[in-house]
Amino acid sequence: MVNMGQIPATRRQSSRLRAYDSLRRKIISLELPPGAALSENDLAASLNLSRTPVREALVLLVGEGLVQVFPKIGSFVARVDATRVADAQFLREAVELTSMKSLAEHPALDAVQTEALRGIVAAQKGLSQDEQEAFFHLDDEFHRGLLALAGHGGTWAAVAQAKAHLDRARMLGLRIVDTISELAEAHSQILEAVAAHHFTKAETLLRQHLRAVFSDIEAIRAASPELFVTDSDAVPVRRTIAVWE
Amino acid sequence: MVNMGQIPATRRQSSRLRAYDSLRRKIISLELPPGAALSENDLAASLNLSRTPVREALVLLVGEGLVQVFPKIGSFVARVDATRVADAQFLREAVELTSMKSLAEHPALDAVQTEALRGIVAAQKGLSQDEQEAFFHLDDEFHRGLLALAGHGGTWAAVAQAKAHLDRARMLGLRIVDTISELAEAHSQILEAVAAHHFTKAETLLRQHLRAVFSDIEAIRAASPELFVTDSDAVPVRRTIAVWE
DNA sequence: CATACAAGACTGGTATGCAAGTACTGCCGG
DNA sequence: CCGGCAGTACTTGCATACCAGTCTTGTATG
Repeated sequence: MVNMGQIPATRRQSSRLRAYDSLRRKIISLELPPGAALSENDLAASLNLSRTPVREALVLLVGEGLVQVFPKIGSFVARVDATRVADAQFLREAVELTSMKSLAEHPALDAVQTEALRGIVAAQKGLSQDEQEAFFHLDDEFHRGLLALAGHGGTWAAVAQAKAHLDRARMLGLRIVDTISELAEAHSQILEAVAAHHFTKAETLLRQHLRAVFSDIEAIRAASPELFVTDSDAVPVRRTIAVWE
Repeated sequence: MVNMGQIPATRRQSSRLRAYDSLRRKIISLELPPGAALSENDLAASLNLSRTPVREALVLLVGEGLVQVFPKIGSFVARVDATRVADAQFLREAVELTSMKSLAEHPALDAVQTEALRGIVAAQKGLSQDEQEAFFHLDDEFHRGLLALAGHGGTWAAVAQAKAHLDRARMLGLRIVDTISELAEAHSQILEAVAAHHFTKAETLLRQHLRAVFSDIEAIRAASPELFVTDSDAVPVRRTIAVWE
């Protein structure tokens, strides 16, 4: 396949990153559902790459628990593990709420960042119910921005990793239980509480917001327990066939 | 180099994991100091592997911020970044303290786990000051066990990642400021407070313990600011030569 | 017809080769 | 003696080839 030489390889982002981003997005959006087989060869072919960068992307995804690899058997999108989801919720809550607490102790709000957050909330309010992808993107931006406002933007990577598992669990519900407008309104209230230096109120609102998201997930699990596993990791999967072309 | 065929490759853990563990250990222990050049070829040769598994290990280490790769230039042990260290401290504190709080709400202590923690503390008390490596290993076990006791063992991976940066910063001081026996004693007190269901006290002690570790780091930074960077990542590094064989 | 077995089409793990780019080094000219 | 320039020895990124397993499937046999 020899480069199919176009753009100088240095300018465009690395193939590994392209593969990683592409795969991660598809996994979180459930475009690649839990249990789906991920053949390195097929992925490489569909991305017009060799196996090497695809493998490296898979290694990263294994690291964050979104993919499982069974040597000589296959690679699979990890099942949604209830334990992992709960741990993710715990971590996220701990970090985001503690960050909000710390804001109360050093209440020096950056005006630019605050205004940027207002912009994000405004954009969210303008979304319709079916623009889930855009909403989730802005949701990330909002929560990342909230951390950054408290000077803890560096923890976003860890939170984002947790959030990925939460989002994936939420997506299992055919439709998000909360409506987008409700979530945007919650964001708005949190932000305005922060801006008004009502940090205790903001913390309470943020806790409610995060818990509401989690209770969505628990509702989904109660309704469709078969979508979740609690042991995971011990059971490979028999690949199913079917699919015409 | 063709396998140099001995053990069936399936039985022993994957080469990638061996490379990852080896590298990570050497980086955290500063056996590979910040800024050290990591040639994929050299590493592969010294581990008796090909570049592939070494590369995959490096990709993982880049993911957790312990290694920086500059394409066509080289790979380097990441400098100790003060910002990242502070973020790591924040995350760790948030998770561990929140976990302790949650223990107070569901105070169902597992007797086996508690006893295991006692064993760890006892082992630590038996160490001499120069057995740092063993101490750090037991330290990991203790904090991981404390999380597990509260049912949040799954968050250990994230905490461990943060802890790696903290430990590396601490190691920069030629000698750990706190003595091992003091740290072991702190562990002991925390554990006994937990065992006695004095969770508020335990939380206070744990906070003091974690903060003490961090203030060690800040003392080191104050004494030797040149060991830290705050911007990082923009500056490649000129590799130095010298070294006979 | 059922079952056992063997061939083949997959899997991921590893080794290696090639391409593109950078940095050091030593020579050559002033 | 000093500066510039070319050569060379590195670097990582990616592609490819090979290996050792596993699972499927088709066939031959009882």
